[in-house]
Amino acid sequence: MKALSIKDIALKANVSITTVSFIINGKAKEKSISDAVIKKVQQIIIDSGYKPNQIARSLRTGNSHIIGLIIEDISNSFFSRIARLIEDKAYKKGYKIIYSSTENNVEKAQDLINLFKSRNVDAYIISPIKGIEEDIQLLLNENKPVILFDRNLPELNTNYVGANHFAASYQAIESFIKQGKKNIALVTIDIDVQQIIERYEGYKKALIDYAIPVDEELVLKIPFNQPEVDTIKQIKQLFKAKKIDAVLFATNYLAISGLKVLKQINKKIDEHFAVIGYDDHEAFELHTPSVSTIQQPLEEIAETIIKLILNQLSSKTKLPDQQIIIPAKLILR
Amino acid sequence: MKALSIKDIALKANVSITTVSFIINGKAKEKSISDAVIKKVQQIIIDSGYKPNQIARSLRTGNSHIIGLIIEDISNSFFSRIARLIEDKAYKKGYKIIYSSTENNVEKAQDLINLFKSRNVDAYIISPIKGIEEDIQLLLNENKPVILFDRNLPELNTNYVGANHFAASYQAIESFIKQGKKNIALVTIDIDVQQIIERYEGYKKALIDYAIPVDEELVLKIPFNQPEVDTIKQIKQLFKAKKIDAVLFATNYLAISGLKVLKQINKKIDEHFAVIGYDDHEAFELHTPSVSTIQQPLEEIAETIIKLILNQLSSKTKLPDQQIIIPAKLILR
DNA sequence: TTGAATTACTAAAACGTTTTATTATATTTA
DNA sequence: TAAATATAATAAAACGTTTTAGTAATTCAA
Repeated sequence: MKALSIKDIALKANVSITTVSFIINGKAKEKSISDAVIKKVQQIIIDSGYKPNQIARSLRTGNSHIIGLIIEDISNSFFSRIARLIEDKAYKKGYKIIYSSTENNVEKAQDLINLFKSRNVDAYIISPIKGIEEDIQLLLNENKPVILFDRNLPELNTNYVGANHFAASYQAIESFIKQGKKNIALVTIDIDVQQIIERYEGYKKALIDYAIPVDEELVLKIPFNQPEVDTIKQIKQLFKAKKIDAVLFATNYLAISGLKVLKQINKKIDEHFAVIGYDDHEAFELHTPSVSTIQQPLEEIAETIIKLILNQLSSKTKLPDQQIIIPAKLILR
Repeated sequence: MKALSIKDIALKANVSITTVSFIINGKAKEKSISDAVIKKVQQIIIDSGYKPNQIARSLRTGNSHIIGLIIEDISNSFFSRIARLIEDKAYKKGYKIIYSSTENNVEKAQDLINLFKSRNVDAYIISPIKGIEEDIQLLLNENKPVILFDRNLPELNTNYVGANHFAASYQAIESFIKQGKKNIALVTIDIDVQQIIERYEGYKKALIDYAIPVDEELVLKIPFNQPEVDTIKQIKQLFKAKKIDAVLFATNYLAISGLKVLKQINKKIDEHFAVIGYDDHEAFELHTPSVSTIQQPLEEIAETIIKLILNQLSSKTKLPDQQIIIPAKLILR
């Protein structure tokens, strides 16, 4: 059973394909199609359940009413929550979202951009990685709206929405210091993306500002995509080797691994040992005791991204690029 | 800057479009194109960075090398993990996945099916809801492979992959009973999908088999999509109103809400009060004490789904439908 | 030496739309 | 009443591919 085409509808209604197309696209009035014909065709469309073939439409028009979302890893709750919010908001405006994960793999990211490009997506939302600058530049050359989020690629002239990781990280360390902590560790990852670097810079700056010596041995850089058991080993190692009274984790999954270590070595979070996580996670609030964290305002980020995209899509001229930095919040629990 | 088309390549190589197409699609030998021409054209393609337009390709061939994944809610870690696994495995076989959430909304689910259909996806992986039987039947009529997962729609003749929720739930309750529990509650949701009903049936059957009276007041059915504050209120209410010594939560997010209640009312999980969750969640293991749960073998489910799909896609004839039930595991912590 | 088979390649149709240009008729204007 | 305009509709091109049904030249078989 093949799907109906506009041809079938035209045949049934005894009018031309053109007429049907005008009616489908709401151009009937403008193209002075008579009310009688409009009604007849619409009724036939409803009765037959005809749905235009979007592929053909896309081939002809070059657009798709689809926004492509490229993220690091959909199974990370930060990304899956953002994805869900973006999806909701876009859907209400008549846009569909398709998303896929890069796993921080340059090749896969490029593949995805090409996939989306060859599917005529109207706009791109990308949490980028180093190495895909050229591919994104190609999109910009074709005048496709691109919003980077979570991480910026400063060499590209495009839109960016992200949290102020430097300030958030600074604030977290500052709060440790004000609690009297002196041996403050940072557990982060070893990928070279701006938002991760910022977290490190904030950490360092706070220590320097408060005249606490920076000990690089207190900074643990976990290889990205390493199996969790190894991460746990490394963190355990750090906790054993160094005298530490506070630790900031640079991502939520690192914090989760860290909490597992604490449980295994039976170390408590208390007045002698403080922990702050990054990107909220249900386990943080539920933990005994609850774990403080740096919270990115997901709703606001998603909202801002969609607003930027829709503005660009509805504007005939290229709008000026915007770099929107949204403050992250330190949630002390 | 417009993208290159096959026409441009043909022009550059001074051959016909047909020849280029044959070469791109690896049919050059079969169609007896000379090695010299093949080399020349391939070189031009590489040098120019030409990428075939998938939309046009799709319009012509009717397929897309894309598999559509329709799930309840991408921000639920059960689904986002499954999505990630499916994505990985499909990617290795040259298929891309596009996914979207239904939010248990019939209309949105239908929209998504139509979206995917009009995008010529080659196959569908759906965690379905009541009310979209007809839409799925239409896909089956068009001979598109459809794999239902997580929940079945028994009236449809198609493939299904899911865990044995009845047995898992039975087992959980049985373990409560063997610990001597008598007042066993079930916190579940009020949606009418098979996998949720099974969890309830397993609960009831275990009680009956062990001659424990079934008290419907110990079964709390939370409205789906209700704000979490209300859920927490309802659970708190249940815990206050009834004498309970064990509780099974039918989903991971209900368990999370339940754990929050326990924290709020300062009730401990101990020998007097046992909890089992559903679908693992990082917070369960990290919780003090760790929370037992019913674990679905995500990897195996994803693997099975992809295997079924690929089999169907590579087979010319329609393969017999398969209903694969994979045991879920009770993890006692 | 001729007809058949093989080799090397291509023209054109088809996929299902949108849109431009055009036609034919009816109505308005001067 | 003739010219201009408005109304109502359509034919055909275009989007970028794949694929069918060729053609022409060469090689092979008997």
